[in-house]
Amino acid sequence: MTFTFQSEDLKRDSSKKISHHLFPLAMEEDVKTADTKKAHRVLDHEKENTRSICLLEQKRKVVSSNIDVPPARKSSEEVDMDKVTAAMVLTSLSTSPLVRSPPVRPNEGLSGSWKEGGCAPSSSSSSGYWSWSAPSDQSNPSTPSPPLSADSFKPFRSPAQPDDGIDEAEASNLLFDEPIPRKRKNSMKVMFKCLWKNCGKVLSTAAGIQKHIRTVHLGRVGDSDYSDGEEDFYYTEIKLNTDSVADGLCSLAPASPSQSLASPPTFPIPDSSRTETSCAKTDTKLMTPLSRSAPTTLYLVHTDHAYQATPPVTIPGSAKFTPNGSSFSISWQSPPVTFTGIPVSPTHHHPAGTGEQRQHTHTILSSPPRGTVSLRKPRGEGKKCRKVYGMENRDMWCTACRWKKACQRFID
DNA sequence: CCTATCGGACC
DNA sequence: GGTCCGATAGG
Repeated sequence: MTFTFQSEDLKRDSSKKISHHLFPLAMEEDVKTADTKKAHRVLDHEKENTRSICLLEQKRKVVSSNIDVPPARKSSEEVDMDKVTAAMVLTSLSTSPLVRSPPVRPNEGLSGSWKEGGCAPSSSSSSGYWSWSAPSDQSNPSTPSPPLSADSFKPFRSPAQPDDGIDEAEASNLLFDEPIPRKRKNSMKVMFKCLWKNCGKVLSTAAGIQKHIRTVHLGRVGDSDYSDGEEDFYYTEIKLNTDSVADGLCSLAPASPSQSLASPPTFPIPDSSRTETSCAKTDTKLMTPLSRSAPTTLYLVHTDHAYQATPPVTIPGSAKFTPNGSSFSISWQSPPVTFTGIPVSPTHHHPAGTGEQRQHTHTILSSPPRGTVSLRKPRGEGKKCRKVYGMENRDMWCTACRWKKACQRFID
């Protein structure tokens, strides 16, 4: 549910860019009242989670234009590794005093109104996510607090503690994929944290951490200088400035070549044990391309779009489309087989063969203008799926209605 | 190509 | 406030 909520925030903020200095708790209610259209969507999405997640992905792409979180990161091993490392980073950071009484900034609500996020990220009031970036402040004396436009664009979060691992990772991507490319300070301090179980050693140099892992964990005492790259697997970088954890997570995603991290020059190892395994997967998918293109002779109804793609109830003329027993009396004129509503190409009528001369036929009859005004067809006055079924039964709508197209079930 | 979504014009 | 065109994205 938080996803839905958040996606709505994303959408609304990106589109309208209104400054909200509201409490994060009150936001959901605010969304529902202020934006009724979106509120309907909220209701919809609350019914189906998967769609909301997909929608979230989409919204995120809209908002953040060019940062792509590569789906390649989702290989099975790496997901596990991400979880593990993220959890370790989290725990190690949480031991440090992160919510250490942040000063209540006077213009906290007003500061980030322009798409940068309403709440100041260093404030502890917002959510657990902000606490991730909080310890960077205390560890970096140079910039105690980001002065203005604390870049992370995520003004409101549900106050619930993030408890799901996958959701958390996803949300953190959401949180940070926008601000990451924006602010890069030079005064970052990169640390390297050992990810070995129960270790958590943090060193300041990559060589140091590698050596530590080699000697301590991998047990390579003799050739302590030789590195086959396996150590890389066991440590991560921690940026000790503003967005430490984001970088930590980012560095964990092995596909991303650590864009601006001051990556230590120790990674040219051709070790293929970790990242390349997922990428080098070549699935042999033998598919004949003639799957569905075979044009059989009889197409009954061929509208210019296939919006009527098998609704749950095909012809509702008399039958049972009342889910709850409430009686509707819709006026259904004709079965949709003939379908002459739209003045498109007249070739629908001829069942005769040789459809190849259609461009000869519809020279004049087809809808002309194309360059001028829209020339819509007269809108149907009858009840549409939306009215008949209502928003709550949206999955009973015809496909066209679901897609905001001309209704195919209750044609006028 | 197709399916699906959505902004926004139109009523 | 509903309908639905047109643009658009992803497969």
